[in-house]
Amino acid sequence: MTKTVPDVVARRLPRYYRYLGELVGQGVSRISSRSLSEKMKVTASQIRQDLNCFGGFGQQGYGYNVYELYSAIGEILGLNNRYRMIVVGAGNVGRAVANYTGFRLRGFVIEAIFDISPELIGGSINGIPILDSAELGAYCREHSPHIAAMAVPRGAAEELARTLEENGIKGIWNFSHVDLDCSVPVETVHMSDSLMTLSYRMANPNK
Amino acid sequence: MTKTVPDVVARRLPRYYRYLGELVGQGVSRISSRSLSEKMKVTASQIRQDLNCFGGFGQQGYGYNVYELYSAIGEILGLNNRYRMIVVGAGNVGRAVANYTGFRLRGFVIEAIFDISPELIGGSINGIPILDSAELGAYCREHSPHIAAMAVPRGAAEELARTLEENGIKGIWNFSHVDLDCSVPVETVHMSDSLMTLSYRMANPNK
DNA sequence: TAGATTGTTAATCGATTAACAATC
DNA sequence: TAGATTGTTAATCGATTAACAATC
Repeated sequence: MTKTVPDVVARRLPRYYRYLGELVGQGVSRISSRSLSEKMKVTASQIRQDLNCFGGFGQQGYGYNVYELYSAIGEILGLNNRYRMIVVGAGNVGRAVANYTGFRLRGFVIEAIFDISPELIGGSINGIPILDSAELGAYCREHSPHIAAMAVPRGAAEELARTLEENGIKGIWNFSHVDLDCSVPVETVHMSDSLMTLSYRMANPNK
Repeated sequence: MTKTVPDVVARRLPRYYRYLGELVGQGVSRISSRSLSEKMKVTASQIRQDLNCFGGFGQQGYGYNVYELYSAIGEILGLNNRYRMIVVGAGNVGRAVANYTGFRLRGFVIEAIFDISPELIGGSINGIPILDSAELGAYCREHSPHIAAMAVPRGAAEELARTLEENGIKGIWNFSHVDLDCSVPVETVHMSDSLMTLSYRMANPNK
C-alpha cells in the first residue's frame, strides 16, 4: 500500500542530500522548508511534498532537523550500503570513473577494471587491476559485484549489458551512448546528449 | 510570436538525433512516427507533438524523410556551428572530456586546457596545451572561446564561473558538483547525483 | 482514387503550487 | 499560550496521450 514514489521526486533526492550535507558542514542544525527552498530555488511546497513521500521528517512550528534529514535521505538513497563495483572499459571515461568515484563518494568500492586491449590488461589504474574482458562473466559469477560502470563504445554496449545481466549484476551505470533495456536498474550518463543540449540553448537563446 | 519550446522537449532532441543518425547509417530513407515510436519506446503522439514545435517536417500519408529530419534536428541543435571550447581542470574528468569530445562529436574544437598544477602547466593532453589557470581571464578576452567545460573541485566552481562569465564565455558545460547560477546557458553533468539515483533504485526496487 | 499518416485540437493524466487545518 | 511551520488536501498548471479532420 506504500504510495509509489514518482521518478521525478527520486531524482531530486541527491540534490537535497547535497544541500543538506553542506548545511551539516556549516553546523546548521535546523531549517524550515521555506529557507531551504530559497537556497535551492524551488518552492517550499515542493520540498514538503517530496519529503512526505518518504515520511514525516519535520516538526510543526520548528522545521527539519538538518542532520536527521540528511541521514534519512542518505539511508533512502542506499548510501549506507557498501556497493562493490567494476568498471568495464579503461578508456578515458573508464579511467575518470575509476578515479572519480573512489574519492568522491563513499560506499562505492571499485574492485576491478576490464578491457580488451592487451597493452592494458595486467596493468592497473589507481591500484585497481585491469583484467581481460573475456573473463568478465566468470569474474561476475565468482565475485558477484553489485554495480558495473559501462564505459565502452556504442557498438559493444548491448552485448556487454546482456553478459552483465546474465551473470548477476545488480545495477548498471551506463556511459555508453545507447539506451539500454535491462531487467536491472540502469542509470545512464549521456554526456554527448548533454553537450548537444548546451549547444541547443546557445543556438536558441530566445526559446 | 514563436511558441516557446518546453525544456522537456528540447532535452529530447539529442535522443531523436541519435536514433535518426542510426537510421541514416542503416540507409533507411523514410519513417513514420509510429515505427519510430516503437524503436524509441515513446508514443507516436509525443514524437509528432515534439517535432511540431519546430515545424512540419512530415508529410501526410508518407511519414518523415529520415535524412531531412536528421539534418533539420542537427541544425536546430546548433551542430552546424563550430564551437571553440576550453577545458578547465586537467584532472580525470577534464582529461576524459578533452579526449572524449574530440572524437565523439564534430563541431566542438578544444583549444586549450587550464589547470593550477605547476607539474601539468606547459604540458599537453591529446595535443592540446595545458595553460596556467591564472591566465584564464586574459585568454578568454583574447581568444573568445564559446564553451568552457568546468571540471574543477566543488570549492573552485563558483569563482571560476564568475571569471568565465565576466570574460565573455557563451556557455558552460559543468562537471562540478554545484548548481551554478549564471547569465549564460549552463548544462550540468551531475555524475555523483546519477550514481546516487542508481543506488536509490537498487535499494528500493519496489518503488 | 483509397490508404496512410501527418498536424493539431481536445481529453487525460500527473506534477507543481497554493492554502490551511493540525500541532509542536 | 501564541507563533511558526509542518503535513496534507484542493486548485492550478503543464505535459502526455488520444482522436480525427486535413491532405499527401
